Amino acid sequence: MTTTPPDAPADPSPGTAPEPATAAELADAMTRAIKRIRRQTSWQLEPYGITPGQARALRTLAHVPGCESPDQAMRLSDLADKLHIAPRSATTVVDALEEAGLVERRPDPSDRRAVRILLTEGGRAAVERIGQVRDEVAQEYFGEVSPEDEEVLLRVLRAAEARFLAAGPPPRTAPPGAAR
Amino acid sequence: MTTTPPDAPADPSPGTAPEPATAAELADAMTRAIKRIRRQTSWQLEPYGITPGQARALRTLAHVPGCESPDQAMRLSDLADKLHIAPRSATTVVDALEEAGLVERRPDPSDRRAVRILLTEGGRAAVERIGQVRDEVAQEYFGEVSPEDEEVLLRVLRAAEARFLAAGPPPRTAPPGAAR
DNA sequence: GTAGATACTGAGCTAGGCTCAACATATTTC
DNA sequence: GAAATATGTTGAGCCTAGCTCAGTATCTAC
Repeated sequence: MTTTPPDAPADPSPGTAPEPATAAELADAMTRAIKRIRRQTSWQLEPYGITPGQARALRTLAHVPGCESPDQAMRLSDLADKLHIAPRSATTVVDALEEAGLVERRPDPSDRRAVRILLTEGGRAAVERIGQVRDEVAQEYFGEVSPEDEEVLLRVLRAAEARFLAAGPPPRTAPPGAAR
Repeated sequence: MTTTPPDAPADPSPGTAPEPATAAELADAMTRAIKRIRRQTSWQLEPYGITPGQARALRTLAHVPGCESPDQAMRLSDLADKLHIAPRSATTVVDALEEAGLVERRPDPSDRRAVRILLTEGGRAAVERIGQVRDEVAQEYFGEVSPEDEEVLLRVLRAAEARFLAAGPPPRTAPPGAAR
């Protein structure tokens, strides 16, 4: 079933793109894979009381080198940026994490308006667990992939990512003639 | 960082996973890619008044061969299944689609409890647009990928998918000793 | 030292999920 | 064939994770 050539639905753009269907198929396949991995990860973390949103936030916080010092840890607004959510929404996420004892708010010593989000001991343990679960689940899903193939995948994804990032801010081009 | 082999406290699966980090990196990279593609697609479809949820539903409905005949089109509960949402939630989605004139509810001729969801003319056009946008966006993101690499990606993703599907219902294994 | 910018948060809203219960219709059982 | 049970859909009401807007405290620039 792996090699089934799906019925390509009437290529709409003859000369411009050589094989647009394939890219879309790729996106579809990845979407399904990621959806399953996420679902599974979420299940595995549920017993620990960690929601997907909290996991994202914790991972993001832990990504910063000095995430335990009030001088270098992320500010709330940095976290919001990284998570692509509004600062106000980050407040809520941090509220929950603080409630659960996974992070701690500390006033920024150099700017008393700002607040730094420090990982607590428990927070670090949670990040550890999250990492383990992610590894396990991803390993389970992609485990049979050969190292060579894995290398290709990573290379391609990184290249696409680099291209995307180099393209600057997302264009958000609305197609002409589209009425709401 | 992700590649750091953290002091895994009591690795539950000693010999099975040689390089778990790579699989997780793969999942991470795909997650980012998919997130960007989805965001972009969503922007492109916004001017048409098509929400991501509606796009998903329309694509799912269109996937069925007889999606325009009251005998073969999906039932509401089938749609809910495919979308992994509760039947009640599918009702709401279909309400919106019907409101927008993209689908039509028809009583199932062979079971008067059930309702079949038919694509209207406008619905088919919307599916067409969605497909185009998906193609464009995916093409834009993965456009520079060589055909050989693309082949590898698709092969690997399909293989993982087949393995996953063959594994039957998701295990949903809760780690032992975890209290909520 | 005053004017404007910036960092966070309270209040209140929305979208998209959910459950539970009600209702109409099918199906099975006696 | 009547009764009991199962199934498909929907109304009512809730929850979560986002949002905006406005308010307060602080910082920066002039």
